[in-house]
Amino acid sequence: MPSRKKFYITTAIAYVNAPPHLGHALEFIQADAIARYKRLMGLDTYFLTGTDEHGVKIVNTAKNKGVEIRALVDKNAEHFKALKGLLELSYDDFIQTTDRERHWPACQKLWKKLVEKDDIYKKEYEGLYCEGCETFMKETELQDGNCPIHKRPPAPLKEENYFFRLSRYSDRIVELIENGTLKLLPENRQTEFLNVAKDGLHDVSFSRPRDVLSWGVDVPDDESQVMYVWCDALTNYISALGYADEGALYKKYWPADVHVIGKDIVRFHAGIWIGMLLSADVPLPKSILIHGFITHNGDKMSKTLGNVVDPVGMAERYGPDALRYYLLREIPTGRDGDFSDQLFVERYNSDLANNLGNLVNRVHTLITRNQINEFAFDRHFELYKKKVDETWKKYVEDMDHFNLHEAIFHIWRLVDFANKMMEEEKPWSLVKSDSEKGRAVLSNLLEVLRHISILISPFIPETSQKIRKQLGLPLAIDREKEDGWGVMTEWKGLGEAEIIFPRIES
RNA sequence: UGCGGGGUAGAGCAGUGGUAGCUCGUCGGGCUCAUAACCCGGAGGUCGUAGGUUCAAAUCCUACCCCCGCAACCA
Repeated sequence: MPSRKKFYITTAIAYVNAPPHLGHALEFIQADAIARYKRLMGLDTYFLTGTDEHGVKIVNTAKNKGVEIRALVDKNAEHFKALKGLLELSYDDFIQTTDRERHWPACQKLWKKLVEKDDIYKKEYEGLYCEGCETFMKETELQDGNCPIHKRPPAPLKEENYFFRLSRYSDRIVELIENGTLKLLPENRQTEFLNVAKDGLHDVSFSRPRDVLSWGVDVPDDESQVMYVWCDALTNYISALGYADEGALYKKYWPADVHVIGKDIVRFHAGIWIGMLLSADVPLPKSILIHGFITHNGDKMSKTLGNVVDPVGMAERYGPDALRYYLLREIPTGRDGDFSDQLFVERYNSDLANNLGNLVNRVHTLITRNQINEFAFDRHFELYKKKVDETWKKYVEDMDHFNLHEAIFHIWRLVDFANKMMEEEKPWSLVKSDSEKGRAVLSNLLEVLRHISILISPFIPETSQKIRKQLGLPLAIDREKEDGWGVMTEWKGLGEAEIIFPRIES
């Protein structure tokens, strides 16, 4: 038996200064759907997420709240860990940047590699520093001498920092993206990044003095400096795999097949991260999948407007799958999208309750009533099989291109088909006039539902399980065994009926 | 100025050369297995504007108009 092909997927690590918001949920859910799909297709899949727990902001928040930094970080990280259950995430590991066993040694090892390549140098930096932004600002960024975000004038500050010679790798990065070695998806994001990178990427500040940034990874061989975010946060993708001692996981899964990130951090990943890996002679990730931002009823979400959508509340109220379905179906992968309260209810009622939920229910009722307990699709199944095969074909094509919303669209055309066949064949009367044919029709519908339960499993896993339970199918999906028509020879009849998605009455 | 996205039925969107489609809403009909669900049909669009290429354009080319982003509470 040849070893299975591997697939390593990551999300960006979340900054624990604030609770999870809908954007996090979108990223986690998209990455999760891809991970589940790859597992379904038989790939040896590893899915990583985690939290970014260092930085001045965290120190300040802890100070303001009068709590220990450690306690604040742990508490906030718990909010993110809780999403695993709330959103049915299937990640294999959760890395925290304050992890001194796994993470710190990896960062320090990588740092030393960059030093060996003479890509780290010390430079005195003088500039205008905005405390709110925790960064130096260019004069051109200022509005009337003020920071445009914090509406305060930045203060002149002189600092000695280490810098990473990213400029040295600028051309290589452009070349690798242009020749397809590293893919940025969707393509328009790649064009956008290349436009910036072709002007040349600049060296980046890689450390801060310890008295400014105390809460972070120690710079090797210099107690006065602490790593700035880049060599700390980005390194999580390899530190979690055990880059420090290049252990089994690292050897098996690196390089990543896809980093799932938001459009705001493309430059850091396609630029800084790739530059670091090139410098350290570490293999490069194969692709970066970039999602957009979500508005709420057409407006930018903001705390001041008070219109932020709380993914935790949504998931608690409607279950993980209602939220997962909306985000995956309604927001095209790789693009911006809107969370509309009205559309959420519409999608839920129409797609989940009426089309899918009700279909399961009506098939279940008819099969129960007619006491069918073995498959009987010996006749009249070609039409059903053809539709299922067509759906799989389009599904695989869309999924392989990360067009998750399109794949879902095609599953629902199969759901429509089943509802239509039900109407055309009228099994409820057929069982009386031609019992054998009636049974065959119901068996075929059951078989379509079996396929649907597999097709939806990456997107709405809980629903997939509920349907399989009701249909009396094994809960674990063995795709090799279930790939095909009429293969469930051991089927012994239905499970108990259940309304999967009760309608939301407004 | 620049970069990117977008302008298609009342709303939200698919659709990159070959009879304009989906979801919701709406109107009419059917069915009665089902979660007032499901199925069929109708109404509703000169596909932002103006030119051009082509036997054929929402789709390719040119010009123009309008809307939204451009780094955020950092997805």
